[in-house]
Amino acid sequence: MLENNFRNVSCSTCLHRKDNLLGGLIEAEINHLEDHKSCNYYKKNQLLFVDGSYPRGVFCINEGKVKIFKRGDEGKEQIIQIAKGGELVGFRAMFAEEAYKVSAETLEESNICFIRKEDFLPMLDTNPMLRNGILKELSRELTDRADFITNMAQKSVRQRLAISLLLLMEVYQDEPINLSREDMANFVGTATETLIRLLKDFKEEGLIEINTRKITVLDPKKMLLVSGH
Amino acid sequence: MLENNFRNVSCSTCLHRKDNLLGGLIEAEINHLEDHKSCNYYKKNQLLFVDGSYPRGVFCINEGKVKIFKRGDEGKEQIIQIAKGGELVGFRAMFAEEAYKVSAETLEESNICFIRKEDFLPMLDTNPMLRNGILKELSRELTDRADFITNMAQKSVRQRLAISLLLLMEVYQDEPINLSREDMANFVGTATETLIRLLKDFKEEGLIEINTRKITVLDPKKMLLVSGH
DNA sequence: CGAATCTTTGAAAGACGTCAACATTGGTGG
DNA sequence: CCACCAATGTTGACGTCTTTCAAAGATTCG
Repeated sequence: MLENNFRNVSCSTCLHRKDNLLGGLIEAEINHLEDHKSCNYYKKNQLLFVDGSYPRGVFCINEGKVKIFKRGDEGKEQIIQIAKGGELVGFRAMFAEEAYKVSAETLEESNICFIRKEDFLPMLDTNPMLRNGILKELSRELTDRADFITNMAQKSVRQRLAISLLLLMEVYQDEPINLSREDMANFVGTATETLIRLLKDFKEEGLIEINTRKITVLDPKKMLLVSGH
Repeated sequence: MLENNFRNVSCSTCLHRKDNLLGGLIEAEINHLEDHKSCNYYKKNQLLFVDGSYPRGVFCINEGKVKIFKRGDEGKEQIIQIAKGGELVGFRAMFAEEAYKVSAETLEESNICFIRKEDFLPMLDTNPMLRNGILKELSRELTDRADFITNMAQKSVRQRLAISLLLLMEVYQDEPINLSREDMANFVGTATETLIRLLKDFKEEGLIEINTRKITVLDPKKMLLVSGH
């Protein structure tokens, strides 16, 4: 159980840091972060921030998963992204200095650090590596979203589910995918019932294995074919 | 005819510059741009860049309109964005220092300046206002794309057409919207035939006026209702 | 163990895409 | 300047994918 494993993570020894935006910080900056960040335990389904509120800093996921979503006009969620350990969440609004335009909620119990913007933004002026990293990250997300739009517009639900499962495989790494049917439907962009029927098809076709809510992709190669990519 | 109006635009007197990313440049920077940029006339349907090629700089639209699109796996275009006079195009790939992930093509004859990356990127290090402007612009586009995704996932084609027409109204300002049916369909994310049928409906409902390929929104307020927003 | 939530299935209706034929338009060369 | 052709736009018919609503089955958690 994560709650028992909870600890105040150290930035200097954090393995994630090398791979993410904070990889280029110098020692003085890391020490400053270390002293000023906070580190919190979140239960499943806790909100990190909501659409319309103002950012006070950025969240750095140490362990756990977070969905980033937007509510459509009828209140239905569209999941834009699922972030895992090592990823920074909520930096867009902080850089733009405007309200969040999406919401973020934990999908499982998580340890998440928080860096106040007063401790983060000044580094932008002094650390060109950080600045470049941020530009690249924003760029990468723009690219992802252009693909997302194109898939939404041109692919069938069946194809989108295949694409989504392949993406979720990356997020869940070795573990089986563990999302509610509703969240998965809101990621694929379909009705829950349609999603369930298609999962059944995939199972019968030997593409996936289902254990209650846990899903394992058995044949990623065939899945790629199904996705039409 | 634009071809006759073609001129080598001056950065220092360019009216667009005040409103776009280049608004915060200092005089020395403007003069440097002025001396190093080039300015070109494009016919309708000319490519500025294509998916997969590497950026050498950034395009600054002086006059005209440009579609930014991506090809899906079956070769069908999805239009992600339509840029008008004043907007910079292609900067994402330049900042990220990677290949374009989308293509850009003129929708009408246009005058477009080109700034080589060697003349642009160094300013990032020296001009914090430019840097912030870029962060904000990337942020804005990320927000737009999250909305785009949500609309694609949750709205009917009829609603998406209404949304698209309202967006296109902004792009075309006072002039009537002037896009091929295919481009419009590729923006809305639907089949050309479906688009045509819905345009007919809108016309019969008094929402729009159609003159061959030119479309005028007659009742934006009612259009907003139709869009479901 | 039981209530609440989440998941699954069925049936019916509708939205949308595809195919094929036809009409209109705009640009080109004679 | 006109006639013609290729490209673009339009319409109809049809099938199917997807959603919606309703009800029954599982799971989970207190």
